[in-house]
Amino acid sequence: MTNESSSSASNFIREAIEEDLRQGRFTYVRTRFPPEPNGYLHIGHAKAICIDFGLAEAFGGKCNLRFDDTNPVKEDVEYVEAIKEDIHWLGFDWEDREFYASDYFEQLYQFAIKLIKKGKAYVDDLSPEQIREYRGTLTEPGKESPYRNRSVEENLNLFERMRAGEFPDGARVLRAKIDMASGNMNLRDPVMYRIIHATHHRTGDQWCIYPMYDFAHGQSDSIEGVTHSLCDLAYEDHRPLYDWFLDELEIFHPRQIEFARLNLSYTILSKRYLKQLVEQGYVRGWDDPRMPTLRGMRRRGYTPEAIRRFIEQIGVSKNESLVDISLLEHILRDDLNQRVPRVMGVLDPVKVVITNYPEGQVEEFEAVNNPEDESAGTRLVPFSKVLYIERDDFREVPPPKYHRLSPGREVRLRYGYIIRCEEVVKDPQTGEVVEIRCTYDPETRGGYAPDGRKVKGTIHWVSALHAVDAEVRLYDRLFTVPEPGKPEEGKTYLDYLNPDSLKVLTGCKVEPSLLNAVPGDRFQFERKGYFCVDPDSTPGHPVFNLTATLRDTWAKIEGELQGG
RNA sequence: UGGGGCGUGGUGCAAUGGCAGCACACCAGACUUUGGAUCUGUGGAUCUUGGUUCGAAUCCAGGCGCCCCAGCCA
Repeated sequence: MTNESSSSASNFIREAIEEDLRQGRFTYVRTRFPPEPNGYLHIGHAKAICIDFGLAEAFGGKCNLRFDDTNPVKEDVEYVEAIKEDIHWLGFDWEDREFYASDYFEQLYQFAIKLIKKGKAYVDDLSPEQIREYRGTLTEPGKESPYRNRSVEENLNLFERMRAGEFPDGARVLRAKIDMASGNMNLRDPVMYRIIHATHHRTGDQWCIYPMYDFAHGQSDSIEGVTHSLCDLAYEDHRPLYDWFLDELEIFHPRQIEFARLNLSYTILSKRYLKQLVEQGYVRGWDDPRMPTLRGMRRRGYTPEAIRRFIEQIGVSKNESLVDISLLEHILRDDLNQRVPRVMGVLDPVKVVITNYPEGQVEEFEAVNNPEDESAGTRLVPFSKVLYIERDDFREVPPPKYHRLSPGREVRLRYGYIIRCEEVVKDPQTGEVVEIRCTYDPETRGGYAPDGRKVKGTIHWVSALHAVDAEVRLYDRLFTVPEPGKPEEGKTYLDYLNPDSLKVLTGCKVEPSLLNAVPGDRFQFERKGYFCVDPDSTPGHPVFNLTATLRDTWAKIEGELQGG
């Protein structure tokens, strides 16, 4: 269960590729991941990336990175850099195959000329509103534009002048002449080129006409010799259009195969919504650890391996599904459990004084760094008379089945001694426990009871004298319902934001070995969860992000006790 | 009679005419110096109707349900 066979799971796309190779439709495999540089990558993109790169590799082929940058007003270099960084972090490499649809603008233009000359494309003067009206509806056919039958010469002339910048935005478009009565809306004379007087992040002011995605994507794949163009289900009914362009242009014909995109419970994976969360301040940025963006997950402490294993596990199909986020969390924990060092950190400290422990004495106990990995070795943890333990690890009135510290009861300090609670000091005003006074049994060094007595509870602790102060940011799911993207009548996804998705804890006490931790370092705080050092950390004052809690069986028991 | 796609436990994915299986979740137990991890076990599914067949989740026909498409976005 720990090490799944890597990327060998079969799926319908893999079978289709095998079939293509067997039949000689293609003699090699080339895929591509085609993001538009207008936003940050999220876990949904990770699925596409793993499929595109993974399948190419599985067949000894390559995967190109191609930016589909056909809309200058929405795109920016900032996004291309971020996208490249995130793909590399995930563990994939496109080597020298970094392409841009904008690299093909001149060729695309020539393709358009060819279609005009074939009488398969025309310049339309209709306004955007008119084009919409002429398009018809889902159940009624559209009608042909009065400009549809212009001569080839006139179309050529007009299109050249569009390129030359003679017309304002929106004045004219170039359209494919296909079928205004088609049941497939994409075939009702789709727009191929529009006029946009805007500076493109790569081509500058070289162009004022830009190809539509539909006129760029298929041909870009063709130019690159892409054999298998894998994409979202949404493009299923665009395929006949791409086929039409490729066939009319008589160029290399890739095979497009569509699969369902990822939906994750308690999560939103829409660029538009994610952007809104950032811009309206619902989260602290694109890399907020609560975000499903790759940068957010990275900052949260996710490993790229866990994300890739998750994508393998969920499989590939055409079913529109909602994957339970607990699967992601399970795989994350499984990965972290194997590789991350253990450490002790007290999130909500309360003071414990060992009354019979010598004043000023310090001992060091050997602690195992990772019980799952012997090679991780051990470390020394200092112990002294005054300690901090978790406030929740003490109950003045212990509930049933509670086997931690309470008056008159014993508990084991992990790697330390067995202690007994003798006295509780409370704040006279608030009644809050301010100090727990205990005695220790000197015979139990290391936590072993030589008399064989059973001590059920083992709790973590930090020596007050040696503790490092830390900030800990606790995260919970951003949304309170499984499908925030499908709000009930009259609500929006924002109505389901979890008000408790972030809790900032200050004054946390962590063991001194954590003083040298650097941003990105991951740890398991024993009995609490996995944490990752945040870039906001300053020397001597680390900040930790909760990556994932440990399974908490006690919380479940207690919840059931309270629930009746 | 617009076009396209999809229906398998609660969730996701398998089974490619031959005993419906795996993972997560759930529930119960064992073990435990992390109430972690690990181990064992229980329950639960083929949208529906009819047909073909010795045999159907799979093939055929009809029905039902859900999703996508009317940007000069991608």
